[in-house]
Amino acid sequence: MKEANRTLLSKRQTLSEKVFNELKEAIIKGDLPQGCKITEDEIAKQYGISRGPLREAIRELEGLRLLDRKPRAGVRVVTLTHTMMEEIYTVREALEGMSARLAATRMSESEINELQQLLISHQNTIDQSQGKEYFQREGDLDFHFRIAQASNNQWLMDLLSSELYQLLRMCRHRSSQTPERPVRALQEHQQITEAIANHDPELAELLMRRHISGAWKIVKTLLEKEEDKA
Amino acid sequence: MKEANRTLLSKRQTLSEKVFNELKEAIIKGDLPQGCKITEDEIAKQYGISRGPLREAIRELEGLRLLDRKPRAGVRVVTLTHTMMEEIYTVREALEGMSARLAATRMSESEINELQQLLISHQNTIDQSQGKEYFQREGDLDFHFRIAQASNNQWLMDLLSSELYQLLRMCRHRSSQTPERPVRALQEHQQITEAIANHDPELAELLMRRHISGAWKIVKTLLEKEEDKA
DNA sequence: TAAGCAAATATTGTCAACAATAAGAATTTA
DNA sequence: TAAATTCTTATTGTTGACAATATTTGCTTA
Repeated sequence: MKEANRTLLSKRQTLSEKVFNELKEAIIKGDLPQGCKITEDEIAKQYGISRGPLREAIRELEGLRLLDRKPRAGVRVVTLTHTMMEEIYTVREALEGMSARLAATRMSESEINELQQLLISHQNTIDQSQGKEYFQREGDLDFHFRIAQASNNQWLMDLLSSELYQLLRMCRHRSSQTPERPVRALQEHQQITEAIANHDPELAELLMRRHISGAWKIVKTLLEKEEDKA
Repeated sequence: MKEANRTLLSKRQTLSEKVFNELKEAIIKGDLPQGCKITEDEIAKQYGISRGPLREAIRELEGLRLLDRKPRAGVRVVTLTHTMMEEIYTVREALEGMSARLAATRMSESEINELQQLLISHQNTIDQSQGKEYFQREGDLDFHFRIAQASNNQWLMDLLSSELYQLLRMCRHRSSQTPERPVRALQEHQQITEAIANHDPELAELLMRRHISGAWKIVKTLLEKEEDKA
């Protein structure tokens, strides 16, 4: 087949994939607020497609736990309750701890070098952009993502990056952080990296777990403040 | 609405749910062998439904990682490779370790008692039914499942019971176990239970992790033998 | 006025047909 | 004979209509 009409074939992506991605973004960014009801007809029209592909996309989003199907009440955008966040951080602690352990065993010298470079660039970001939380947050996730990759375990990577991290990003669009946290977090990232560089799996795991349970304590108090206001 | 024609309403279950469950069983039991191509038309006719609901079921099964969608080659039943099993056991070690830790913190005396009863009944099963591996295996999973429940963490439970355990069952339909393993496994279950009964989270986690990585070593050698044969 | 019922409406579940694409077979050409 | 090319067939993607089911609205009656 000729490579002609490639303009139309920009639908290498299937419709349901496309709407899957767009819905995912919309949910994470909060354009579709938490608890919001999903009405198939409405969304389908909005994206200019029929309900078939949309329903498949919805099924996938359910799999990622971004949508929630109640027995006889249709589907809604998931609501991040306090207990749910706690559960997520607990699972995250277990998975990322293991992730760090594996990374310490497997990472090559050059990969470790890249990781250290990353931390330096984060250092710079903090020095320069006191207030720009956004970048610091993405930076934080970036670090964790690289460790997950370095674990070289497809399952770990998938669980973390396609399920947990999305929900974390979603949560972050709501609550703001304390200003001194980034500095502290960076220090901890450095410690973890050092343990990995020394190929010390036990320590890497231990530090990562502390890092995450520490992060949860902070998020927790922030959430509690918000809950008090409401 | 009257509770009349309940005969027809036995479809409280939707078609796609039904075919989802049936397909799941078929995959786990091996009726649909690993790597087997799924042709929508074929399966749809087989179950007497149209392709719409089936496609949704397929999307869900993908989410559970029982089906695998290759870019432009349709979907196939997942193939449990050696490395995939290793990855699963690693994730399992992390999650169940955490699970045991939480259980040690949270389990009530009466729940602990039930757990101990369960072990006694497993003891009896082993004494009586030397060769009946099947029950011993289901018993094993049963133990792990209860710990997951006791963690009281919905996410942990879901990840373990609706994703990992299914794949384990699927794997077990292939490889047979060494005869002395059940006895050893039961001993380890007893140790774990003891740590939980003493509300010792650290120890419970440690023992559970050993238990699982030990199990992996055995499965691993079994898989290697099989691979040699082939 | 509140509780219960009935009709009207909205929403989800299901189907069958059509369109687009990929896989396979048959044919030609070097 | 092997590589390339077209034609054919299978398979997946998409749609709009219909059926089954919930939800709401407005009415009746106590």
